[in-house]
Amino acid sequence: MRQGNSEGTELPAGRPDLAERFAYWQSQLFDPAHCPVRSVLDQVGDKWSMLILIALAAGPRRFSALARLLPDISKRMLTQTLRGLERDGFVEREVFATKPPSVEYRLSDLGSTLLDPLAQLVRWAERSHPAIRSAQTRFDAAGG
Amino acid sequence: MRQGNSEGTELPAGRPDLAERFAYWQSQLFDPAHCPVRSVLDQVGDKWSMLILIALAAGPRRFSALARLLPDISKRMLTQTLRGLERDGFVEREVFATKPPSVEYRLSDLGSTLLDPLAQLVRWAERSHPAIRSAQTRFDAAGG
DNA sequence: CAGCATCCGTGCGGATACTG
DNA sequence: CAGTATCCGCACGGATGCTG
Repeated sequence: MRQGNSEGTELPAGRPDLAERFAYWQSQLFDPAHCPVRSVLDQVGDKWSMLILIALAAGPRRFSALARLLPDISKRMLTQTLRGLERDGFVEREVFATKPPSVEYRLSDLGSTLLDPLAQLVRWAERSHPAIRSAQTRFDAAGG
Repeated sequence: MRQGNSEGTELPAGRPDLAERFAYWQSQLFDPAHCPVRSVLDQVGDKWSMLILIALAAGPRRFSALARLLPDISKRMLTQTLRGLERDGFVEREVFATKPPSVEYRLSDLGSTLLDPLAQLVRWAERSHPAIRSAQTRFDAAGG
């Protein structure tokens, strides 16, 4: 079926595989159980998840260490986001019964597998950043 | 510097390149001008941008066609998201002076370059979905 | 130290009605 | 057809204070 479209009015233009996936998600009414863009990206796409995962890419970190790494995060959001990442199985939480207690967070095996596609996206973002900025400038100047 | 850490307490565990980028962003206080996670991912990470980009991966679509492809999007959000994507230079908007007028949206060259890293992320999400679900079930069962 | 509880403002995004 | 305008609920997320 790949490369086997029979006629030219409909269009395998840019990324046929993504288009086929999209058609499937649509047939499932974008039910998060079948649409990864809805189920996964919504969670990881929040304000802090990606930055925390990247912060943990260098190795395990304690709660307060993470708080220092993210200068402008509140304890509330750090806790909440870590809980979400733990629930999804991306990070593991280990409590040390010291006094006062300390808690260490580390990437799980599953979480580590996210680093590769995430790094690709980050590299794309860095490469594209100049083009995006100039596009924004042009758009705003045109009175968009 | 790669692989050249001198001692064992600090740790190039998972993804050193991401960790190095993170240190740079941090030194810039995560200013969106230097941190792509903040500047780019925040925009594309909203509720509809990724789905619209994927919908356009199959080829140009008119406004109402897009609205049909995304069953539960409002005209308001479709317009607003398309404007954002156009402002960033990811999609191009062409108006045909028919009566009534029709407007076509297509991926720009820049927008097309996003499809590859995006497809990687989607494939990861699909692969990981079962593991995520079971992790969530375990977490919730444990009384998290 | 590592949270949890509470209060609260803002903005994202939905619903509806109107226009060129 | 392809929007714009307006209203509004609600969830995300920040600030502060308290606890084991």
